[in-house]
Amino acid sequence: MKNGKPTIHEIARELNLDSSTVSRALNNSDRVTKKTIDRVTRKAEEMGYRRNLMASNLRKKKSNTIGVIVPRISRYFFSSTIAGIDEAAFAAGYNVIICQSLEELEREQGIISNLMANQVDGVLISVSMETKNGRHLKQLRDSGIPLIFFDRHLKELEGSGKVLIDDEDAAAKATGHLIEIGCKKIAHFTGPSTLQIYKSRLKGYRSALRKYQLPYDPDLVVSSRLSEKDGIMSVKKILEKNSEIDGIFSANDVAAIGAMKYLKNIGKKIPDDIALVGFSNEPISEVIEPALTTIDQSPYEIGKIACSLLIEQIGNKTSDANSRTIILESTLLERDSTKR
Amino acid sequence: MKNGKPTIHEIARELNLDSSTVSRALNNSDRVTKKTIDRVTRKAEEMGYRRNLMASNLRKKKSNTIGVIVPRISRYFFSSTIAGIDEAAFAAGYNVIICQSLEELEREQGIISNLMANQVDGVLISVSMETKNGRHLKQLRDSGIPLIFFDRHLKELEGSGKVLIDDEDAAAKATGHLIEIGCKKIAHFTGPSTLQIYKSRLKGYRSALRKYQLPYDPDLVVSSRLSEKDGIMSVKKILEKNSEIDGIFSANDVAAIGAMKYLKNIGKKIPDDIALVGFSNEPISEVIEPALTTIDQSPYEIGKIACSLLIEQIGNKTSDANSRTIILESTLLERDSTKR
DNA sequence: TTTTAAAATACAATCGATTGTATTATTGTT
DNA sequence: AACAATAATACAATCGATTGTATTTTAAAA
Repeated sequence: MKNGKPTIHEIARELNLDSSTVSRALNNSDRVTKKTIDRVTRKAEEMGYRRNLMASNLRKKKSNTIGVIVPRISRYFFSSTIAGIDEAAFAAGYNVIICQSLEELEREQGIISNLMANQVDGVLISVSMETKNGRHLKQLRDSGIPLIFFDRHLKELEGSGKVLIDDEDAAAKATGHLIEIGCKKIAHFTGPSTLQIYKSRLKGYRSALRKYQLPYDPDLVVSSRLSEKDGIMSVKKILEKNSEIDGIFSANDVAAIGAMKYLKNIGKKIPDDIALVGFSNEPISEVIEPALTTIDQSPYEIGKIACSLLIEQIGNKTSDANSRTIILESTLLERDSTKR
Repeated sequence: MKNGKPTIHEIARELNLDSSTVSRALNNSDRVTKKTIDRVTRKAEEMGYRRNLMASNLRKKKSNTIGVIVPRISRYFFSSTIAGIDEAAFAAGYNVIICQSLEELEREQGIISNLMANQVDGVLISVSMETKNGRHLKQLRDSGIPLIFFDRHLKELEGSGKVLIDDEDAAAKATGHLIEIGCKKIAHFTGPSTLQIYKSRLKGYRSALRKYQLPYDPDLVVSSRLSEKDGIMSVKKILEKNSEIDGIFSANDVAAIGAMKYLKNIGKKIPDDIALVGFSNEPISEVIEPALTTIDQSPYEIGKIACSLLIEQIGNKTSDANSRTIILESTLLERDSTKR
């Protein structure tokens, strides 16, 4: 009362009840009469009572909170995923703590450590570009906290659920599309090979070449962290030795857009001289001229499903379905950067 | 031990110490010898001990967490603000819970309620478009939780810190710029007048007209929620009666871009027929053609400063500086949509 | 009306860490 | 060596809610 923050004990005193009864009443337990439930809820309302979740969670050994780790919220793909996660979590009564690794392993480790201290009930992660081995993630799982990957996952971490798209297939679609519009010499921008998604996209690129009987030339594949600057650097590097390329498939939109800007600057015509395909469907891809052909991953769905899967797993710890991998559909969005 | 989650009591037992000593040791209290601190930390490490923040926070009556409420994380302005908030919070050892109101008052109220139950130490908010009176926010403050607004604030809620830009001045700069490049009849897209920022931007628009002795015509001001679709609707609506407008100042980029797309579609030349200025510097504004002139608000800074201010306020509750308003600089970025 | 079963409520321990107070151990002083 | 002064550690209560068990109250049955 002194603090302006009434507890169940204050309510109990006011009503001449025991705090345990008040607690049960507030939780609609059937061990309490309707009448007392009414009295208690009314009084609680009147006193402006709010359950102290810290106390409640401590006792219940459950935080009702899930942690989400993404490289960077300002990436549209991730913020959309988060929107989906939020939706599913909200509906199930969970809180969400959102954290950014900023592509740094050290930060990611710190975050994991912090989430553990906060006793989160589960974690959703799309790993940073620096994440190689999953030591910190194993530690998390070992302490009994369910973990689900979405998009950027680690192959070695088995026994964790994953929500992905078929990157290899999507990449093959993208590359195949370039070939079908007539490209003969297609470059590929890839990311750190520690991340499965980039390995898969490269694999898809290669399998499309194979399918259409085009040669695979390692010099046409440039690895980077796929920032806009990296896109510029990559295309520069390729043009030095292979000025006759006529298509680029980039493993993300941002790098593709960097390349596009550079190519426009040096007077190349897109798509006629060089056609371009990105990956992820960032909103600027639709707006840039020419609009960038890309792969849409339905991030909102990914988030929603990943979160539901996690919540399911939090429910039945014993479940053997914990290592389930869900593959979602992706779509090739054909836009002007490949319209010949 | 049984649970794989050692507590200070387990450590104490192992070392024949009292849990209070262990607690103090882990907190580097000077009431404990260096030697025991060493012994304890070593043992804690060995046993894989992690402090249970729920218990700790419950006892300390402090969650070390701040809540952040934004309309939508996927807006670049907000995700950048969050990045700034994150930075400041991380440095000060605070956790951040990020919540989206999705522009709905009801959700905003629910979030506030939830944050209170979670005993957050403070809240940063940029209110939804539906937020009119600040009943739920007052309730928060009344329960002693410091509240700071950034960007979208409520004028009526005095006694809360605010971190803003000078919207009126920025709007006047934007409108003045249109006039200086020769626009004579300038439309304005505004948002809900419940939000101070939109009132201020409208005010700035009017003051620029006055300064350059142009008439103010209420028919040229359209209010909406400033989505991309709203931008299209707004420009359509204006053109019906006032087909001779030669400039538009939109209170955000998204609506400006909607208008731009529509205008390009119907064959209007930008900036020659109609010049356009937006507000917020969303990334697509730079990429669209013609690139959109806009106001940059340095969102990262806003977030960082707002968070620092909040943390300061959490520190000295007694402070009289609680109603401080900080105004940050904004910049007009002149781009092709106003380059005649 | 008494007895008994069932319903409603009270008691008390607990979650894990923190902290004011009390006790024991150590050091230095004369 | 005895004593005070201080350092180091132990004891015990506490934060607020939950929950298993015990007790009381109520309702139903005999």
